[in-house]
Amino acid sequence: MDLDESCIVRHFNFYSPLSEEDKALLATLEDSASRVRAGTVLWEERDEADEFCTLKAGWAFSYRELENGTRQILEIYLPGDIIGLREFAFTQRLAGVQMVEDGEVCFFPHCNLVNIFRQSFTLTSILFAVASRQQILITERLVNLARRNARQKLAHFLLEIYQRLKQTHAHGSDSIRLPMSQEILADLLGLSPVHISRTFTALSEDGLVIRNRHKVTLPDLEALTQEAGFDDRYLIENIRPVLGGQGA
Amino acid sequence: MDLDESCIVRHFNFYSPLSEEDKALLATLEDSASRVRAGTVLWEERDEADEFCTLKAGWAFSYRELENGTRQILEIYLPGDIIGLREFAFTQRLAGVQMVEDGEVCFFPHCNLVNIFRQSFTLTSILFAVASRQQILITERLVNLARRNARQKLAHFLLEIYQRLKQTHAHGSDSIRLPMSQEILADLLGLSPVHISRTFTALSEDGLVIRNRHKVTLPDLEALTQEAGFDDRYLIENIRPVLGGQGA
DNA sequence: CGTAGTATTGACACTAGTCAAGGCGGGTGG
DNA sequence: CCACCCGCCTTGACTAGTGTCAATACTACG
Repeated sequence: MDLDESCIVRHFNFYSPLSEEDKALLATLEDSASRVRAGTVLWEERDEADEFCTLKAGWAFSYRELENGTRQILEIYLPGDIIGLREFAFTQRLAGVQMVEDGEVCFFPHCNLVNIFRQSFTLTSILFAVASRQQILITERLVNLARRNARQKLAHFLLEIYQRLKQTHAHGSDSIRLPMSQEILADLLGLSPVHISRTFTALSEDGLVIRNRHKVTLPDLEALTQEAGFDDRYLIENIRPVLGGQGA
Repeated sequence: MDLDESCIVRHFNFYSPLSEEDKALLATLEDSASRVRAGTVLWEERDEADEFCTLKAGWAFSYRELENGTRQILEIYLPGDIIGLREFAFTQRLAGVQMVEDGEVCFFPHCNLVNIFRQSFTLTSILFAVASRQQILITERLVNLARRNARQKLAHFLLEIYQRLKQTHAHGSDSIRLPMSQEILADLLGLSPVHISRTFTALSEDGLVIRNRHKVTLPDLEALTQEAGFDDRYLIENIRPVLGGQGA
């Protein structure tokens, strides 16, 4: 396997340079990829939590279902992300996970990760950073949900995805592929699908986004950033160097 | 120092039984307590993040300030909580922290915690659990903010605090002391102070809460839980036994 | 070419926000 | 002990943003 081709290696490498051994260790997590179709539920709330999973291709999301029949989407996972860290210390799933589109995932048992982290302090500290980052993403989403109006919420989300894609999947243009339905966006942003549609239209009319099927172009990043109150500090992280000291 | 008196020991003990050495190790974190007055800012966003702090007495909260002048409160900390875990892997504060009321805090440098965790696998795994739990609390708050109306938000929050206080500060009654102003509640729940007042009044009129200054009584937990869609599973955790195996 | 899912648009309702005035309570100083 | 003041809370009137429902249009896929 070409180690540099592994999504998770590329992702971890973004945090801190990896030795060849670390890369090899990490890559073992992506051994047995399996294809999954759009809409597949990887697991549901309350399932036993004894595995993690890396996302090799396709987008996914975690969600909570409420008594009142609504659904709140918590996180969007992009290729290279580790799914299931939320329950690192728990025995039960606290949220379900579903595929947005067709993709590829690699399941591996909880103990694999623990073993890897026993062998490499570098990887351990990166895991901490990755888990922290997920918490930061959630926090920012919370602020977004609580304090911004529909227009800002949508703009903010588009910028977040744009930035995240740029970091790990180098793309030069100002366009992104956005494979999610407006219903998913609504469940993510705490709005109704109808209002997502209206808001998208409004942003288009103001020349802030151009939509073409699942391709979205952001022709004026500056203005959109301004409008959304978007500050990418929470994505461009300031990672503390390896926790204690020595490497593997 | 009587180890069982330490807030943080009591708190950690809730997760998993601690050996005397572990207790002694932990208690060193609460060495140098200092008194702080209501409203004191422990740190602000963007400050350097090289310390943690345990809350020995009094309530505190973390917050983000937005460009539009509003403030979103992220978490409420109760005595025994560790503050600053959010930035475990970062060098910069991502949220400010302020005291709700007079209290006592113990600062200790980042490296202290790392040293402790080098010495005890048990404590390490509990730290993971504590950090996970904070993420779970945030997640539940996100759902609360995004998907519930004012009445449910307030009811849900009251039940959360009631449950958290019960777990670590054994109290039998159905009353809690709620030292926060309605303005703080508003910033936490994403509502205006005016609407908090109205909602409180409505809940009172329906016999679901009884207010008396800063004392709040929940006379019908059953009905309130129902109304709020509150499910305490996220607080009553299912902690995975020590991560890898051996103790210290 | 038909069908099912997805997106758009309009009319209307409702929750929560804003602004502004008034009340209550606790602390301070006389 | 009383008077005053300052925060904080309450209440009312009005407004704005978003939800809901329903009808219609579009797109992809078989």
